[in-house]
Amino acid sequence: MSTEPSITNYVESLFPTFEPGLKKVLIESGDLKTFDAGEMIMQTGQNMRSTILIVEGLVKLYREGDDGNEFFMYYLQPGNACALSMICATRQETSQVMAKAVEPTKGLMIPISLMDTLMKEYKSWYYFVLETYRNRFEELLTVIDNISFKSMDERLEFYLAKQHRDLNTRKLQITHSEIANDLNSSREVISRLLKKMEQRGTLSLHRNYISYLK
Amino acid sequence: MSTEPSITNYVESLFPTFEPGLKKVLIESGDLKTFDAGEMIMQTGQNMRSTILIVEGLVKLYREGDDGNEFFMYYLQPGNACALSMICATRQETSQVMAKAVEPTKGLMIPISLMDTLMKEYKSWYYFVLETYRNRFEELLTVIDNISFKSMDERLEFYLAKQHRDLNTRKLQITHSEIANDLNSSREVISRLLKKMEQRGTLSLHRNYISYLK
DNA sequence: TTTCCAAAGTGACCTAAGTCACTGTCATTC
DNA sequence: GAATGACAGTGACTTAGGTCACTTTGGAAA
Repeated sequence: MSTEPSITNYVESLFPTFEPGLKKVLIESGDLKTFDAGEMIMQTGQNMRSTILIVEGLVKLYREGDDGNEFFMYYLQPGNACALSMICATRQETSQVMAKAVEPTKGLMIPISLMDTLMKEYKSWYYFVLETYRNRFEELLTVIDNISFKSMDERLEFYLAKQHRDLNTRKLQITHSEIANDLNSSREVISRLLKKMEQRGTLSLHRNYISYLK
Repeated sequence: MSTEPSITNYVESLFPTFEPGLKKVLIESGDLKTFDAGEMIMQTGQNMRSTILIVEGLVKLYREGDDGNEFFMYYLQPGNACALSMICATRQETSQVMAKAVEPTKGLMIPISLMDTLMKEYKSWYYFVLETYRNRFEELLTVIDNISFKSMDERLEFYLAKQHRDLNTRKLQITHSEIANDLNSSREVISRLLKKMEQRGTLSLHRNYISYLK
């Protein structure tokens, strides 16, 4: 087993554009926290006390409906920050979404008490924060476009393409009912649509995984 | 006709929590711009050169589908800033949404060149920006909740309640087809649902307006 | 090998909501 | 006052997609 990367390694490799002083502060004050696969990182109603920079693993952000439905929004990957944790932390508000580690994940926890100074002192931090917001905002806009303007089959195609892109693999290890959950649909519908896509040659279906061909 | 409020009036009354220095900068560097009812303030693909603080009127933000459908997101009112104009302006990116004045509207245009210094110098500005983001983010989350978890009649109720709340009147001057547009539905469906709501006593229907009773 | 269970396939059915094709009804202007 | 056009009401029909009630299948555990 190889040596664990240190906080310094993570900061240097994932946030190369940060000013040296900023990196130094993050390294000194950040706290590395580990999450198991399946562990909740943020829950509706929870009060955040730190901003999280993801340095390893994969985090799934989703909205939870009144009846417990999940609705997938986007993934966070190493190098990303949780926009919501930034807002909630800064404003001392509670979170409105759920964040779950889908793989073993490590996050660099930045205490909220630092936010003010970081924002003021380091231009690269302030740009990073704005960039984070912008990206997530646009991600949400895309989500809205999809659910309001597109039909299920289009949304499914988009979803699979996104999985392919985000997880960087053609072998999508996901069950039909997980997809149905993410899209807030039902398994049967997804199965039927997937079959059609298979007939069209977009993918091939297997037990427990889908080969995305397009 | 009464005297036009000056930029100073607007800033003092709408942004009382801003630091004196910040107010001064805004007053000196901000440019008051007038928009007619129906005029576009921001369009998909447009490159923003300023951030906008709304000081008078009402602005409707909506998403446009490929086929030209509109999908209502939220209103901006005096005292609000356009979160998107902030992001787009700062990052020199193009906007992804449409903003249209629904009433004669005035906006204080803040050149993007100021953003960096404002952010750095004035804590109240940086809080204001974050607050703006957070609010709009949550507004989008609510939109997502509605379209993904709710049926048309629930969405319609929510829409009317929001109109009532945002526009602060029980007399909603809006046609059925405008509502249909905003919700990306069709007039007939909205008419039918409205009729049901009338039967339930939630509202009463009239030509060109709806009395919201609840 | 058998057993067991999660994952997936499938037909029948239901329902919300979109579409079509009208009719009716105010309000303005000519 | 007739005509026009925007707004609204309504029935008939279509369709995507959700639901139900099964069956089938593959792989892991026993």
